[in-house]
Amino acid sequence: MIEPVFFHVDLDAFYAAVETLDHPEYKDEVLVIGGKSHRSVVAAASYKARTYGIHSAMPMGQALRLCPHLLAVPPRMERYSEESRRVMAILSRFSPSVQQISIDEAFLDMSGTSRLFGLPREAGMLLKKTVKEETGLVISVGIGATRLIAKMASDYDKPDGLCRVSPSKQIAFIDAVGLKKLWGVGKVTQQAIADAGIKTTGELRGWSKERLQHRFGNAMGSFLYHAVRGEDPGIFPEESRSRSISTETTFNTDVSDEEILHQVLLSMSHEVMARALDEKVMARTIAIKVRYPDFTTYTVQTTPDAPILSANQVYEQAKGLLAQKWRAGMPIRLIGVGLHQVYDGERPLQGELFEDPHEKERTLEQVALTLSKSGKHLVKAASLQEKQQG
DNA sequence: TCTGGGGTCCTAGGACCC
DNA sequence: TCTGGGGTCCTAGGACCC
Repeated sequence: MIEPVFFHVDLDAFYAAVETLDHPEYKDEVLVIGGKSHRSVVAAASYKARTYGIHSAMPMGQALRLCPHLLAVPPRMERYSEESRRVMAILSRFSPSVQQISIDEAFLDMSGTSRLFGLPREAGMLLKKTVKEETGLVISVGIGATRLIAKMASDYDKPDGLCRVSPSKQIAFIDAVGLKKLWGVGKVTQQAIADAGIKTTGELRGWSKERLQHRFGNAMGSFLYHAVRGEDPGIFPEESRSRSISTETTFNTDVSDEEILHQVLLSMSHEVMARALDEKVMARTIAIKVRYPDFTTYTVQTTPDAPILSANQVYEQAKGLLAQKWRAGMPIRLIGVGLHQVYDGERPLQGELFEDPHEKERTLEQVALTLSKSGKHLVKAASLQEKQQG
């Protein structure tokens, strides 16, 4: 029986590291990635910035107060994706089973690879060296008998870390990390655990699965039961595939003009539909999201009987959904459009394909998309151009 | 402090069907 | 007529992660 060995690989301060790769002069700066608007937040903080107490998701205004001379650089996602792909390609040389879970993280199933790469720790060192030499990027590697342990191990020793937790030390490791840093347990659940009178992972282990489920809900109870024992709680999907496609924007200043809101919905409808076409998927559900200045947030969705075939169709539905949550004159802080219940395929699952008037729109939009991708000029659907000029 | 954007998964209630 | 139970789908909201 082969002993299971999982690696979790995490790129250290990834966005900041790529920016520094491209701009060596950033090296001595207090670098953060994020927009300049007063409503921006920090998307990623360099380690230097972290020494000032700056972290991701922090409002930029607050970060500036902590360090007035910080350097804020807007994110370049395409560039980060490019470097991410390079690193993932290297990882695939070390394991036939690489499971990417975000732009800067992946699991490797390294079970039974010792003949090729040596013992886990040696393989980890070789992996770090290879990534560093070929990309200039620094990774942290966590090694464990389960994905959960590997993930928490990479977090335990970073940046530039290498941490292996042997199966016999799993429980001790979990207890050392503690409840506050248990992956998958956020603020709300932590409070709920505290409210139950539980202070440590050891105490949590004293609860039966049934009792945990009764107290914290089916899924969370089961998750806690397994997590606290170092077992995989079954939350890392075997194959991650897109189940929704969405875009949203927070306005610099609140918008109450219907024409502008509709224009934004139109352009967002085109964006999400273009991404769906690009990924060769179709969606069944259209959703919008609205946030008011007091931060109350609504989502409304609809699942039409007919298949969703065109951006214009998304737009028409989105307009209708907006009307359910918005009255003329109300200022809006954020608006978004999303496609849900996404499934593989470029054709509807069923339905009267040829009778659908949206089929023609879809074909036209597809042509426009192909043109826009092949040339430097941005080609948009005629209706979109008209509205933007008007 | 005044709160981005892109996702996944879970829960609970209601509609509808048998 | 005052009323079961199971299953599935849809909707809205929320926790959590990077």
